[in-house]
Amino acid sequence: MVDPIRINSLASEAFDRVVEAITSGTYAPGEKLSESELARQLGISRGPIREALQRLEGRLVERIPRIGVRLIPLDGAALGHLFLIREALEGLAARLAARHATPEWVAATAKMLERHADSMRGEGGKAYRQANSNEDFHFAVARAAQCPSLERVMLNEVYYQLRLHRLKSSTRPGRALEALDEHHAIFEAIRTGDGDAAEAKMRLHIAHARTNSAAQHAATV
Amino acid sequence: MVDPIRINSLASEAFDRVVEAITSGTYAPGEKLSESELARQLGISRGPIREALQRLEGRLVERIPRIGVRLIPLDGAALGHLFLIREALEGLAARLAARHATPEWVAATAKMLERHADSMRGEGGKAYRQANSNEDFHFAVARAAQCPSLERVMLNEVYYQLRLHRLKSSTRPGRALEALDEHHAIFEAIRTGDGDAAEAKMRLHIAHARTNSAAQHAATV
DNA sequence: GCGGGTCAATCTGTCAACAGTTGGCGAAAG
DNA sequence: CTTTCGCCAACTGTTGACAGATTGACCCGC
Repeated sequence: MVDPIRINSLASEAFDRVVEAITSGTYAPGEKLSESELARQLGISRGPIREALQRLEGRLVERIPRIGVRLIPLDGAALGHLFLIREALEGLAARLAARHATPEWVAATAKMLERHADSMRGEGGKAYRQANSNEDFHFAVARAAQCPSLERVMLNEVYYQLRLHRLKSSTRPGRALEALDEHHAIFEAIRTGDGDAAEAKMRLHIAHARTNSAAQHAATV
Repeated sequence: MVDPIRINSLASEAFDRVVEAITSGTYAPGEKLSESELARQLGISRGPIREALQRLEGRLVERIPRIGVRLIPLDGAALGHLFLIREALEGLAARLAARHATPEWVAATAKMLERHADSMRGEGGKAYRQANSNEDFHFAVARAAQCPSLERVMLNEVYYQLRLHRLKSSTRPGRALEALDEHHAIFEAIRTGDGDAAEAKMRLHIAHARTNSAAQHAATV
């Protein structure tokens, strides 16, 4: 059994790099990203760069004809909208997950929640951030829903912006622990196949996150 | 008051053409679209074509590295998922619309529904298809929600696939009239500011559409 | 000092060309 | 007659170059 050779096009590599750079805080909100400069920095031509930036259009980046591409400035209103959309989509995801979750998924996700608890104890319950989508509880739920379109929409339209938001907002002390508890509650509802409860708990969880985000945003602005 | 000069890049023009071609049934499901051939047909180079095709990736088209781009084959399962996502998103849109609809929107949309009724009487209640998003009731609701992200997600992730689906599925006789009635009911709930009712009616409306679509799909397969 | 015009540097949108890959056709081997 | 190998046309991914547009600086007249 051999794994197929992985082909990484320059465009997808550039995409990853650009996402990483943006969600690491390399650029300021509203700052212009130059295709030429990115191409020079990455040592490739502008074609793949254009492709990478285009995949982020409307999500992390906005494009103005003949002028260029600039980092999206996410204000309070847009942030609130993002959470509303999350509530609708992830509520659906939780409901579907309760119906379609497999025993393998349940086992793997239980372990993931344990890892999260461990890492929180290690850091004094301060940080609860997921580096990649594989270690994200919300994404695990989306995967369990077994609905590729939903996964895609959540990744494309929600996830990247959310990472950008998390970068700048420090979570309120104690919120991380609450979130983990809520994750456990959602997981339990999914495990027992209670779709209504799963959706309700997921919506509540995201509503909490929105409240915290709004308070935090109001404090800084 | 002057309109800004409209710049139409070749890429966006190509995008419109390709969408039009696909949603007109020019290609069979799963058929491969050649960049080179499209470029030749449109009389431009491959750059803008690539850009146009990328914007449709995962929506109307899927891309296989080093092989090319082919029209997405939407099966029954994917179609069902599409309607589930619509229910969640458009339900939210209806709720927000009830809260944020302006008198101008109410007036304009009332006229739009009248136009729809007229066009249906003209064709014996047979066809109820929207040529563009401006004449689509569902899109009007999304606009009234005053949430740009939601509009974008609906357009990108739902609308194009839905047009592709409508192309191949003939609506059951009488369904068009029912749909128009349901549109009126949703509109009324939005007009009176009843968010709960608006969401419920919108979800019911889309559930009806899903039922019809599933029955129609089962009949042909 | 200040508003308007000019100019150069830089960037985006587009194109044409190159390298490597894919898939099919035909010839050779079994 | 079937199977395998090698070749060829076409295509994708990528590059470098060109034309037009934009931005900011500089200069000039008032």
